[in-house]
Amino acid sequence: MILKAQSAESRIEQLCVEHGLKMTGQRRVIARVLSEADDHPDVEELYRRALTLDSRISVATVYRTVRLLEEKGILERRDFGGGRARYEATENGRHHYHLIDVDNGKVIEFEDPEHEALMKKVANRLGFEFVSMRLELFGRKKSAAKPGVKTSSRARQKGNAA
Amino acid sequence: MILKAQSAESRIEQLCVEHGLKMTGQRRVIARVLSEADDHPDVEELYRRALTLDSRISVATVYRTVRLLEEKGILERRDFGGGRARYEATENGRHHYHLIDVDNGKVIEFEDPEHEALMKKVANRLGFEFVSMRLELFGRKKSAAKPGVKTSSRARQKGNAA
DNA sequence: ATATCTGCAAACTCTTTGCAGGGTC
DNA sequence: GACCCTGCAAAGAGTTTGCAGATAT
Repeated sequence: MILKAQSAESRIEQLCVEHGLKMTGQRRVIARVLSEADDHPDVEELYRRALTLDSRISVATVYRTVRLLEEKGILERRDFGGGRARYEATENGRHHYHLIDVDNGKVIEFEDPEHEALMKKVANRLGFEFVSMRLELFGRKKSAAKPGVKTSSRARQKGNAA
Repeated sequence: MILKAQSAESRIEQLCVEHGLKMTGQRRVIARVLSEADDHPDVEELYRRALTLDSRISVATVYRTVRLLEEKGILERRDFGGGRARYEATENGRHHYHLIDVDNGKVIEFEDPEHEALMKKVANRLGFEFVSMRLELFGRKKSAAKPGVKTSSRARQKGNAA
C-alpha cells in the first residue's frame, strides 16, 4: 500500500470519499478550499482560491464539482441576490441563517436553535420529510445614521461582500 | 378631465400609482397579470400571460418592470432553483413560506404566523430593522411511495411547476 | 482496464442595455 | 413640452457541455 505524503484529508474530502466519489487532485483542492472557507464564496471566488493552491484547475471543473457536491448534499447553494450562486458546507443539525443588509449586501450569520425543530414540525405536518432549509432575513441597520451611507432605496446587489 | 373607460385599477396598479410611477399601457397590463397571479411566475411566464391581454409588449419591458417593482418593494423575487427568478406580490404582514419538494420541484405554500414576529425579534436583537424575509423548506414526500416517482437523488430543477 | 474526470472553448440561458421612436403627466 | 418608457436587437453574465486526452480505482 502506498502512503500519500499529503496534508491531512480535509473535512469535505472525507465526505466525498464517504460518498464514493473519485478523488482527483482538483477535487481534493476544491474540497480543501471549501473546508477552509468560513464565508459564502461564489464559483469565481472558489476558483480564485483554488488557483492559489494548484494552477491546473479550470472554472468548468469548479462548476462541475460544486454541482456534484450539492447533489450529494455536501454543499448547499445560497442566493443572496447578485446573480451568482454562493456555496457553503452543509452543517447537519446545527443550522445557521443569514441576515442581509439591504443597503450594502453584507451578510451576517445568526443562529436560532428552536428554529430547525420548528421547521421539521412544519414539514411533518405537511407530510414531508425535512431535507434542508434556507432562511434569509433582509434588514436595514437601525439608527446610527452613518454619513455617506444612502438609506434610500435598496441597493442593487451586484457583487457584494461575503 | 377625461375618464378612461377601462376595467378597474388592479391592486398592483394602485400601488404603482401610490409610488408615483408613470402608468403606461404595458405597465397596466403587467400589473394586472401580477395582481391576478396566485402562483410564482417567472418573467417568461409573465410575458406569456401579458401577451394574451395585449400583444404590444416585449420581454425587455417585463424585465424592466419587475425590476422596478421589486426596487419599490411591491414585488418580491424568489429563487426556487432552476435558474430563473420568480416573482410574487409583497404581502405586508401576512407572510407565507414555501416548501419545495426536492423530487419534483413542486412548491407548496404554508403559513406560520408566529414566525414573522420571531424574525422581527431576531433582526432587532442584531440591531436591524426588519425589511423582509425569505424562508424555503426543502422536503421529500413521506412514504406513499408512488410508482414512477424516483426517490433517489435530488431532481435537478430546470423549469418546474409553479 | 475501464469508467470517470478535466481543460478548453463553444454554446446556452437568463437578464440587461443603447438607441431611436412613442407615450405620459 | 420635458422626461420617461418601450421595442428591438445586440451585448453581458453566469453556467453548462461536447470532445479528446488524462486519471483514479
